[in-house]
Amino acid sequence: MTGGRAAALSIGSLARETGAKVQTIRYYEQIGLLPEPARTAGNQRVYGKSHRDRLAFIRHARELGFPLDAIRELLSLSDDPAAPCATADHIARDQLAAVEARIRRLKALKIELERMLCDHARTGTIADCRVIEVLADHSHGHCVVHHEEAEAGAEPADMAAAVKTS
Amino acid sequence: MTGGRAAALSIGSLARETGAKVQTIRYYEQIGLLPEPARTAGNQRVYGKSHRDRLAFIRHARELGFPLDAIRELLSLSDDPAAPCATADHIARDQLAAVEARIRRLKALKIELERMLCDHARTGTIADCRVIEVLADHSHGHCVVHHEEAEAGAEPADMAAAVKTS
DNA sequence: CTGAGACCTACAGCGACTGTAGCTTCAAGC
DNA sequence: GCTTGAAGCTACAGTCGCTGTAGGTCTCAG
Repeated sequence: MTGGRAAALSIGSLARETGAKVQTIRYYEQIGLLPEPARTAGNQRVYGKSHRDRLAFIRHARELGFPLDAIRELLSLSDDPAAPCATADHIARDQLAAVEARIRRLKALKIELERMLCDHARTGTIADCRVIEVLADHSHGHCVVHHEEAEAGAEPADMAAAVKTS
Repeated sequence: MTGGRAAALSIGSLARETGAKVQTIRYYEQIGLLPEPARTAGNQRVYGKSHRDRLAFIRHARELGFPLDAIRELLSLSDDPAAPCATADHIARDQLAAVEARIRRLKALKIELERMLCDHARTGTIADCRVIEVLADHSHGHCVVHHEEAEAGAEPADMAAAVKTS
């Protein structure tokens, strides 16, 4: 209804419409998340409205942090309108729990980092640098961080925070 | 002073003492983060106190979320006690900023997920499932998530939250 | 008809490990 | 001295979700 032209999209237009990259779309096709589209005589992909909807679903779920396996399951659920809703609910709840666990963990990290930096004289040398000192202290009885993670099975994926030090 | 025996550790004991896995230690050596240790006649690695301290430093920094490149730099700084402290300070501040950005982002995700789940009747079918509905709604003008991330250059690494749906 | 740009396949790389296969070495018990 | 099982060795593949590259093909405007 909204915007009525009969969609026949190249991969590039689909990318522009959904915000996904061209390679990402091909990747989703490769791993079976998007069905193989029709091709032109010259072997180029042609997408329709259903592809666009499905890709938009995937991208939205990715933005919410759902892993591709969970999205795969959500997609197969959404294809079956008579299925009970409990499974989708469960997946979303798991995702919420994972997000909450990660927030808890990152907050503990933040406190540690702040403590490390709080009373830090920026004019000193490494010899009395609190940052280095705290890190080198391998007794670290004060360390909040890695004690509370066992409970929830938090993954070390929390760590990959791209700090660039030009 | 604390615990006085002359440390000559196998890779396994070093792993036990630092909490790193054996493969991880070999990996750190491979990428040049740990120096190559001496070997026994039978080609097995023998570590000393300096290795243990360095590895403890690395593990502690990893627990705080520093990427290996930053740790590499912190290590080279800590080897030079006369160097100015400002660089280490800068690295730690960057890491803190990255952690804070990730917390902000995850909180936005949490709000979205909660909204998705809030008034959800668990007895329904997919046809009226709010989870699927929200995800499928690709107009999603209400979506807080991906608007505030451009500013801080937040990476999609935020996403990798291992939700297992047995 | 030509040239630029979009498209194609296939594969390598990221970060930080983790796991596997197929071997050798070591320490303890008999 | 011999056996046995754990621990060590190297080398490489796999994880997750893409992203980038090389080297070619197609399409469409001028």
